[in-house]
Amino acid sequence: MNRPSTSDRVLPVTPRGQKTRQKLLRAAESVFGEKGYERASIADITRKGGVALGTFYVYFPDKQSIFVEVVDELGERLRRLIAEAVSGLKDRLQVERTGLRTFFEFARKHPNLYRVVRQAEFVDEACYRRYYDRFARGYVSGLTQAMDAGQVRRMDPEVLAYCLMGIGDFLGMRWVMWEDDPGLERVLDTAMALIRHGLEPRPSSKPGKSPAASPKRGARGARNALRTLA
Amino acid sequence: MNRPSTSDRVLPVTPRGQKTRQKLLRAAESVFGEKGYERASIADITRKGGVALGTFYVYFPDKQSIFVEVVDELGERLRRLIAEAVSGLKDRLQVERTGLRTFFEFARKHPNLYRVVRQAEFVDEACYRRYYDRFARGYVSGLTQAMDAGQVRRMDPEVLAYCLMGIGDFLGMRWVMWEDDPGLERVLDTAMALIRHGLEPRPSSKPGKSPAASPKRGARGARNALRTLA
Amino acid sequence: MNRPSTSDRVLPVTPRGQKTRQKLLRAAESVFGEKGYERASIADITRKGGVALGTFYVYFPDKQSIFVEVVDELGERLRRLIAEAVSGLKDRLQVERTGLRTFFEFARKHPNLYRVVRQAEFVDEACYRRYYDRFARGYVSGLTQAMDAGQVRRMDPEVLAYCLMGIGDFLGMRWVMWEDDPGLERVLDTAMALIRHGLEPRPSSKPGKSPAASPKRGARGARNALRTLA
Amino acid sequence: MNRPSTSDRVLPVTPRGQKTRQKLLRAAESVFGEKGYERASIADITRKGGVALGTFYVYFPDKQSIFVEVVDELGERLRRLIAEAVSGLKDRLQVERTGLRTFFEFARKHPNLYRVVRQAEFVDEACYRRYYDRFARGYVSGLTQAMDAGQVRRMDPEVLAYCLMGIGDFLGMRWVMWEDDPGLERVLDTAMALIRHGLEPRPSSKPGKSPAASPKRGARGARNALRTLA
DNA sequence: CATGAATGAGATTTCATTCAT
DNA sequence: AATGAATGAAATCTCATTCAT
Repeated sequence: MNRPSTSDRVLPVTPRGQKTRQKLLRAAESVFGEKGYERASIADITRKGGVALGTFYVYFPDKQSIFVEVVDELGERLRRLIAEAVSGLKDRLQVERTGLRTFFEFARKHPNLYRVVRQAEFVDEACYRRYYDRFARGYVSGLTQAMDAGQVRRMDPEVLAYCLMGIGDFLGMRWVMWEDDPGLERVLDTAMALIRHGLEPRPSSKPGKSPAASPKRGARGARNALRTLA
Repeated sequence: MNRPSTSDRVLPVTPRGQKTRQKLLRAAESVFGEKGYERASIADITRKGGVALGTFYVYFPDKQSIFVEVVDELGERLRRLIAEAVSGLKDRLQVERTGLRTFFEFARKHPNLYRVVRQAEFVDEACYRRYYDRFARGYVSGLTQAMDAGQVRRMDPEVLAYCLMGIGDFLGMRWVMWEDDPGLERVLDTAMALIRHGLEPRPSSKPGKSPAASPKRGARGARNALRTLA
Repeated sequence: MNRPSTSDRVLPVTPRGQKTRQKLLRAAESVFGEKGYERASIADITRKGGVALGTFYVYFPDKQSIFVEVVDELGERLRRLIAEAVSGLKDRLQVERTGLRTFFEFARKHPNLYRVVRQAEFVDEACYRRYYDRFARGYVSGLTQAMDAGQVRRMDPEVLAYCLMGIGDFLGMRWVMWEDDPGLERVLDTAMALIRHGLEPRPSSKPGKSPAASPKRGARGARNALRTLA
Repeated sequence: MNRPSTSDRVLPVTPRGQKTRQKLLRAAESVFGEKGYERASIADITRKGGVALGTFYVYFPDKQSIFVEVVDELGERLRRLIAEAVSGLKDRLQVERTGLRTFFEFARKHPNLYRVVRQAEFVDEACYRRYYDRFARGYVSGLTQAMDAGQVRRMDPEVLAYCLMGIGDFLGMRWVMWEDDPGLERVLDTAMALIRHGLEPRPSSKPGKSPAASPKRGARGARNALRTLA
């Protein structure tokens, strides 16, 4: 049932056919986002793409295939974008904040991102998992490094990754789709307030390298109690 | 496109009919969860419900209506369940942990919860918003109270609510649907480690640039309670 | 791929639905015969049957199913008709002649018989085989009895059955479909001249009783030569 | 709907093009045989032929044309093959046996023969009739000569030809396609036993009721020859 | 209330054929 | 001559909904 994702496929380089193929992918992304997978018809896609109905089947074997390709592609673009945006950053909190911001901005530019990806669950579960798995994989490895570097408190990195992804996902959804925009940076501030303290290696104390940390406050005993109990 | 939600509608009270109505709602929940809204047919629902096809239209005007009702009902049940579970709890961290646990358990018992709700976006957007809005509303008011009580650091409560909902949502999704179960309490431990420090009223230190970061208020007693219990 | 044939299925006795079902079967028989399986559309069938397009799918899961049912039914009717026609006859030659005549008359009344059955090969091979197998089975057992009774010379009864079926088939095809009709009885005369001598228990002369031909006659050398050469 | 058959058309003589043309004809024969006319696509044919889709239309105006050509060609090859095989034979029974054997062997080598020809009925009826007419024409003239020579009893030669063709057709179908092969010569033995006595000039005996039965003509010598040789 | 036969609009998919290169 | 991208007509099949009983 699964098809190889876009990234696993060798793309032909003929610019000729690719133009139409790209037109269809763009059209599909938009139509799937607007109407949802099931309500989107092939005719909608070809109409929006400006080609004839039959042309669709020159490039894709069926509706599911183009959907999967759209999702895989969106995921890839988003991951690459975030990776580039955070590539030079040393501080994990900066990575988080920049990553969130990049994600939000991408989601705003591609208002269908959410709407498309969410549907994958019912169209091709493998594709759906792939989307989040790949995201999570990168997240986990980044967090693990940060933990090793003492920038982030030790916890199960996979669970943590899902927590942070969940924050980004829900916040993004709210910010992008529900239109009373409180301003990107203000949203980021609040989210980062939560994340910063949640992640800081020693909830209170020890500046070290960690820039966001240097808590320096007392209440050591209490903190230890917390550690023990929580 | 939107229809009034179930709660706004006058429900017939005949007990006889209610039995059939309930059968249909149960069947619909299950069928929608398994096949998705579009692929689920009225015939599937009536078959599973053990009634004749035509009977469906005695109780519901159309397919969308029953879907909306299912979603509204699920949301209501879940909210009530969580509300009851946390009702006696004074400590916000306990509320968070218990809420999460209740949610996870509900999601595991109703494996279709996610699958059904996620689709609402394309079936009836109002219903979809309603689901999260109501959830968020309760969350926001709880958090606000906790902030007022000095149990939680001051931040934009709505943004915070979405962050916490996102954590629950993603973690639940991962825990419920992706089957390598690391154990509920262990997952909760990690999540709570993040949340606890993220929420604790006396942020460790050093606001830096982040504007939303410096509550600086007292409420030590509350904090100590937090430390002790969470 | 194969479906159970009509004869193997329990037919509901509701006269209600059956009327429509029969209408569709009749229409299908005629349309398949006229246009061929592939060129016949469901719309053609329902139009001829006087029902709406969708009604087709209330009674048949797909096009192939109704085709198979038409073929099975035709075969059954034909076999029953021939069986009745020859059922009192003692003499095998009379059985052959009567069988042929019955077949020709049936084929003329159902001009689509040939055209429908021939296509079965490409639509559902099992159905195709079934058609001829069942026919052959009856033929073989009749011939074997006649051989036991000394009415027919001993030969491989199955091969013989196919020879005789072939005669009927081709002759019927020619007589029914290619329109220069030389008269049924005249055609039968010629066919029977071939068959009679081909079947008669003692190839040359002398009726007598001699059942399975215990060849007792002279000219052994010649016969042996025949056997060897022919 | 009918098109002129290949034999009536002027064939281009470019040797270059002929190679491609032949490739297409071979591919078409095989594809038509495997999938049937309607299910076989031009793309199937060109793929199997190893040429581009558009090339098809350089050599054939449409799908029907190549089909008709394939059928005509098959018929021609088969007729020529049989004609050659029986060309030296004087004895009609030997002709029959050899003809049958040649046909069976051809059918086995070209397993698509039957499948292709049978479809002609719905693709181009003229082509279908042509196939059998030409076959029958040769058969009739051969039988007439044999009757004139006293080798075969007098009967309506056309009806007789169809009887014999039917025997060959059905037996061939059974032998070629239904795989429990009893051995070619054994099948021929039985068929020839039927045919030999059916054809022998001096019908053995017993006029009885059958009207067409009493030729009573001489030609003893011939009969003896038959007996001896066949 | 309950039923289920009947409907027909609409969706996906196939493919013979054209045509610019 | 050869190519293959593009076309759009047509076919199969699904299913929400209606309605007479």
